[in-house]
Amino acid sequence: MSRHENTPPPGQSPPLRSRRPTMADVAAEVGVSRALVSLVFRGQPGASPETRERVFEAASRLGYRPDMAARLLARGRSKVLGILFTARNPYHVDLVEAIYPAAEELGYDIVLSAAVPTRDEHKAIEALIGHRSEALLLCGPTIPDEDVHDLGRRISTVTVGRRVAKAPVDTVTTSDRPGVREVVDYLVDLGHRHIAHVDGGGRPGAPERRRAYRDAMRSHGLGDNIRIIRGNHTEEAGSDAARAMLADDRPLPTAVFASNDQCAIGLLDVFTRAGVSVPDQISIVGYDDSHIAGLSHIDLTTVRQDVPRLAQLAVQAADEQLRGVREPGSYLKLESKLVVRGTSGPPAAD
Amino acid sequence: MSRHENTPPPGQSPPLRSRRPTMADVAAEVGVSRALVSLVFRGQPGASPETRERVFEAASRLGYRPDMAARLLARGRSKVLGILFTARNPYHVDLVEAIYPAAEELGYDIVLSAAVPTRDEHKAIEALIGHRSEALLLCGPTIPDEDVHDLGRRISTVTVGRRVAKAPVDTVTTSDRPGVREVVDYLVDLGHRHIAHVDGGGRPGAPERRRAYRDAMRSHGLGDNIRIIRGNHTEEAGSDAARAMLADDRPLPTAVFASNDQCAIGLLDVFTRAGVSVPDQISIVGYDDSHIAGLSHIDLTTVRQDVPRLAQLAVQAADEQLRGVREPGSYLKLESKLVVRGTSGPPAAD
DNA sequence: GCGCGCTACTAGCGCGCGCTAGTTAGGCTA
DNA sequence: TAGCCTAACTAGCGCGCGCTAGTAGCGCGC
Repeated sequence: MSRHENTPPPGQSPPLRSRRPTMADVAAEVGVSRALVSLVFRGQPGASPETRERVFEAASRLGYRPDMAARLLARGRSKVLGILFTARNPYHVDLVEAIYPAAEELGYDIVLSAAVPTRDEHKAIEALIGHRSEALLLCGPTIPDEDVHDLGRRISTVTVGRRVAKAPVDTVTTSDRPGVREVVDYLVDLGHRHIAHVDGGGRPGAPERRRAYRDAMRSHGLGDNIRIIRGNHTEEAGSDAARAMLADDRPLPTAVFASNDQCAIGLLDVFTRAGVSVPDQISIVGYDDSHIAGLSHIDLTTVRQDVPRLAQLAVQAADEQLRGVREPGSYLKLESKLVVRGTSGPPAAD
Repeated sequence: MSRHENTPPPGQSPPLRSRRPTMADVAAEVGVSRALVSLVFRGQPGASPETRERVFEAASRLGYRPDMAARLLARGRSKVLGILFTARNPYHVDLVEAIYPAAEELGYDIVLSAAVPTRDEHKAIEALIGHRSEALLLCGPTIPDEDVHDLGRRISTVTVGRRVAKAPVDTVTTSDRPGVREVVDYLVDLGHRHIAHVDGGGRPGAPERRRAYRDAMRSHGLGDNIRIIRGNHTEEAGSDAARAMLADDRPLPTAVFASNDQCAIGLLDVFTRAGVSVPDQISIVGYDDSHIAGLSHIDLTTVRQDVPRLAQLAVQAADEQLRGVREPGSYLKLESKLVVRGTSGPPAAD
């Protein structure tokens, strides 16, 4: 009983910003050992139902919360997944939203780290590792291939939407080829023959989409109409590309396929302002179906990736690496689906 | 020297996914005590320049990273700020981007926790506390007033954009009254007399903006034209409001002021689709100037909040609470600025 | 009487680090 | 030579928890 001395008086409300209560405080309050409180909070067998009840009651009375830092330190497996994402990228945000429930299902905790203009991906990744992440989930990382390689050697890693050949990391992504193929088929079916592509430079997924575009055009016998404008996965890149096309001597294409939604929105804007009506004079198709594309004022025809499934597979891959059931290096591709909205239609009759 | 035994051989590259190296490993590698390595990594005086050099060299050779969990546990102050934000809200994302550099400046580390559909704010907040956050920064929290109250009693808390009277928390926000006043003045100057407001229900800032709208209208002698449509801070709410106005017997207002940007975008969409041209037949003004408003295809006239400054003040307020220089309860309001873009103009002459 | 198994609990080490209170070596003064 | 000071370093406790190896108590059968 003597160790009751240093606990706060059993007042009604949790003490005001006092020292954070610990397991020992709860144990003393109930009159049991700390180990038993630990059992109760971990849901392990070995405590009687009445004791469990009393422990929970005392804990909530004292305002006790398990301390993650101590917990992570003490337990062998931290069961923490570190997520790297780009705050500005709405598609990444969608992914983060989907990763939470997927991780919870497998018993993982999540630590987020945002890459922002003042804080590059390297820094964000270091922070994740510092927080004891057991595995990293990288949403469309843009660090060089060799860095992904090194990272995979150091820690279990899963990349989403970015494939690095032979790196010891798992990859889940949406299969670009069929998605792009579907876009081109759809546009050709509508009657388009002059379909340009604004690519994403070296961004994750961009080279694959560029190649797929080329091949799809050729397979329709439109190899001579292939037109690729160098771009990026940003709105600015889309605007720039649109301006370049307007300034070009050649006639405008009747359709433009952008490497992602943000780029497509840039295109959309400049064309609309220049009096080129979408989709009457030019059709625009994006890629990702980020929630921004669905905004009805934008209403972009785009390629949907199955984000919840991507998230689930990514978490699962991380879990498999951690459990050691296989070597890293798996490469999962999901099917995508064309979502036709308002920015595409048949070409103007001329 | 005998403790060299259990360290990995001094190979060239960091060992492959081996046990995470600790300070003890680095110390053994260099041949000094662990305490000295600790000094070096904390940048404290007490180590010779040559030793520092050797420590850093050995650390990078072994691939050592300080372990945040252990560090947080051991040091008195964790120096961690927990940030709650809503992933879907572009304005929150802007805030998060700005908080990183502000926190770094004052030596704080950041832990993010996103509220998403499957994970409400309470859960997200518990996670932050569990991760040893010393203080919480809540971006536009929507939990009930009394919960904010209780939270403030338990832990240093700063709310951004949400004021809870008499709660023991600091608040930084943008002064709604002058911003709204500026909007109404601007629209009245353009010649508008029928200016409606789609409010944000009980969302952070919404009641203030609603009141300010009423007052501004009255002060222009337009009290009889006050028209408030119940809304929310979502696109759907904006769409719904627009549809309601179109279905209404009364004539359309010539201008609508929405409680935030997302809501404004919903309005924009439905009106445009219904053939009501913006801004020729109806002007639309938003609030926040989130990066989405600046997307040139949307090009929304809106009220800009000084996000970097808000972030800086929020971090500063948290720091002051933690240092105990004053009691919590401060209320800082920043000036806002009307940003005129393409969705507003003079009313149609009739 | 004894051993057995079972439930409900406890003692105490260790996770990786911060930090206080030291100790040691070397240079300086008197 | 003794005495003192400082720079450079070390020993070791404690942060809050997980977890292994226990122990105490009890009912049971032989």
